[in-house]
Amino acid sequence: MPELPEVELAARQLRAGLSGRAVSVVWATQGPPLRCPTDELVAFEGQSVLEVHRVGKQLAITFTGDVGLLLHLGMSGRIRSTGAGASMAFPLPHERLRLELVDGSHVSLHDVRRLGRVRVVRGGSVFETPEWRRLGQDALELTETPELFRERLCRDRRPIKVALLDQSLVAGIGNIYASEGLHQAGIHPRQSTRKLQSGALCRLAVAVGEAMKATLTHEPGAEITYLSEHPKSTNPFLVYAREGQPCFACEATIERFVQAGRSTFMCPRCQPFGEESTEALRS
DNA sequence: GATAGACCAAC
DNA sequence: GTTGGTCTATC
Ligand SMILES: [Zn+2]
Repeated sequence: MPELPEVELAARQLRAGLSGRAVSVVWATQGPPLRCPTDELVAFEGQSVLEVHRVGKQLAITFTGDVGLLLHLGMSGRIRSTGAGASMAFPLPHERLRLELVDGSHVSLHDVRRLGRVRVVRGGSVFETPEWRRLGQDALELTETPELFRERLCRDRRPIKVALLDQSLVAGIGNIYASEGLHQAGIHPRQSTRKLQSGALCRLAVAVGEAMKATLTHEPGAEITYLSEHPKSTNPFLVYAREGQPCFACEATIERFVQAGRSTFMCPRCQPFGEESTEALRS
């Protein structure tokens, strides 16, 4: 369930299902997404959940007893929370991790592709781990601090789409919101980041932040529905996965190409290469 | 910088 | 062949 909005919803699910409760047993499948021996999971038994944190797509849960859990959903992870008594078959399909609580309820991580990451942190804060320290500013803050974003990116030599996906610059932008944000800001994805004007970068910061917030406020359920599981193959995006279809703003045909191994979608008319987004001011 | 592949499973 | 993630190696 990558990208920030989905992970934020996952964080809320974790808080709702875990906050203040005591753990009885922790179960996990051997191997990915678990990145440590299953034995280490006993560290949580008898401990209570303190807080659930999120920066970008990275989740961290702190417990009493100075233990923590780092959680990354990868490409296909999702959180399921089940109340007491409602227990069914176990384990459910693709269930990889389950925290059983003393009140009889449980919270699970399901991860079909096993590209997620789960790791126990002992003898130190989850916030001191490389996974956490590596992350840049959370993308939800972009709307309030576009200047910080500009400051962070303006010397980057990579194409802007590639820089957007770098979690150490801004944490939380994934393949969809990179394309969506660039379209909203009218910037060509192959544009060199450092050649972009300040105004263009700030516009982009706001566009990405707004797009994510819109998804969070419009998403009715507790979970995001993926494109592949949309009822009538309805696509809520402006350019993402719309290759060959007309741009909503100008009718030009949406193009697709690959950057850094990922699909990029853009409108050739709304997002021209060069042009005003990189031109220096004339004196 | 830009690839290509690795990790994974499913459509 | 594709997929909303990330890491490594290599030109
Ligand atoms: Zn257009």
